[in-house]
Amino acid sequence: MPYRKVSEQPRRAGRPRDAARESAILEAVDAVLAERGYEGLTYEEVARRAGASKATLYRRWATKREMVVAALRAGPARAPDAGPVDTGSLRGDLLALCRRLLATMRAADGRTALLLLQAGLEDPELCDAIEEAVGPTGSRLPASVVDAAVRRGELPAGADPFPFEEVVGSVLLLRRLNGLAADDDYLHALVDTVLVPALRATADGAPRPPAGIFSGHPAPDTHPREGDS
Amino acid sequence: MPYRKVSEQPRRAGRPRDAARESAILEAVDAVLAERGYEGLTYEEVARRAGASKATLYRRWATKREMVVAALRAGPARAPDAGPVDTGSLRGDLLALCRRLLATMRAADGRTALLLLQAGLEDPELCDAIEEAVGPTGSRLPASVVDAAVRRGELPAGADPFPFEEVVGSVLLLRRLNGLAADDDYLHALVDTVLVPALRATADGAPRPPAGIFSGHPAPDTHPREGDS
DNA sequence: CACTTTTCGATACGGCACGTTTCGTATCCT
DNA sequence: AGGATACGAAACGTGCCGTATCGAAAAGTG
Repeated sequence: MPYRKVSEQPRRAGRPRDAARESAILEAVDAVLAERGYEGLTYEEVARRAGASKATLYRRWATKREMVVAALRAGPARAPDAGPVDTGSLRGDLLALCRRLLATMRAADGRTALLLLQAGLEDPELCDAIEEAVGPTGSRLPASVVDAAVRRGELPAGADPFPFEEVVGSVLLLRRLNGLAADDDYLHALVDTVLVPALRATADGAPRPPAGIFSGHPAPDTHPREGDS
Repeated sequence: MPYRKVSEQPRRAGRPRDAARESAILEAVDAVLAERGYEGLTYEEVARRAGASKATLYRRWATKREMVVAALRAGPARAPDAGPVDTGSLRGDLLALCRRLLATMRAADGRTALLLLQAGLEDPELCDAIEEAVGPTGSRLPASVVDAAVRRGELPAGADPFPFEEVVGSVLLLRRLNGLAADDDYLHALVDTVLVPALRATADGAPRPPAGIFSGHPAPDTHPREGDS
């Protein structure tokens, strides 16, 4: 197989790969991904935009998936994943987390977020690769936030992050997918009328298995590959 | 344009359309839709399964969208939309509504629900057509349920259905899309730790504009059609 | 500096799947 | 009967895939 990872170091003689080509291609992948989606992405189109030859692409990545994963890994879609959140109030923290998640989705934008679903859904491997490449979806509720809220008396001890983790990612993603606005007013409503009351009530509920938006496929056979006949 | 709606009655001469062909085709559309999704649906494949000629399809529907909409309209995907819900408790009502919504998604199954997003997202017209064809998404919280709960003292007067309408549809749909289970345990957790507490807290929050999952595109230009260059 | 190795863009090929149209035949209405 | 329409089969063009080949360029190697 003529495809070698770029990072391999055996230092063969000959003309080295052009890093500029590589990044140009990956940028093109992001662009095409954004407007055509995963299914609609073709080697042909990527090569066209990058001003590169298809051979150059195939020399690097044997499959579309590899190429896309590489682009996601290198692309601007990385989660900001800034430091811990502590605004002094639970409301503030939750708002900040929501905003951060929105920013992540926006960064992974051009509907890359959509791609996550559209493609990952059909292709568990790609799904995992995406999650690994793009980082955690950011829909987790950090323990530090819960702890701080408990310390302040805003939450009962043993509060369960389930409502946050389960709701926020889904709602914001779906909202984004449908082109519905998720402005500050909306976030406030979500935090005040859903998240905070729900979190307050979780002390007695049994803890739920948290589930990422993209990870955690429990039913491996839920993802059919090819049809019957 | 040689395409005429089947229902037109002007009684033209010539061989009439074969209703059996029609339903066979629409069934095939449903099937293909279920396993290949909207993007993956082709005239070719539908014709193959229906044992029909592609010309026969084209004679009826000029575009894929028309065909799909026809299939949805005729298909078994209609929402059950049973009568009003009244189980005697708010919890019970909410659970019942969730189950009903799940049933709708399952009825429109084979990931037809997915199709709703995957395609509707890119195509507002299709989106509207779907919503019109398949009926309301069922993620509304009937006023009767709220009223009953208020009467029982389970909710404060003026409770806002926002948490339910905004959360349930998104969460269940996304869960379904990702192949994550939404069993009864899960629904109980959702109802008890999210919905009920959130609904209880909505008396003072300003009412939010309700938004269906599929309808209500506020930004018409959020839906790009063709590329640039 | 010559020589080798590898990359690069361009281009071409066979193959396949699809969309769309054409054609001969079958079927039904008037 | 005659005209009009529906039907299935097949043809045509297009776009993409995956691969291969070419000449030129760019680096290391002796």
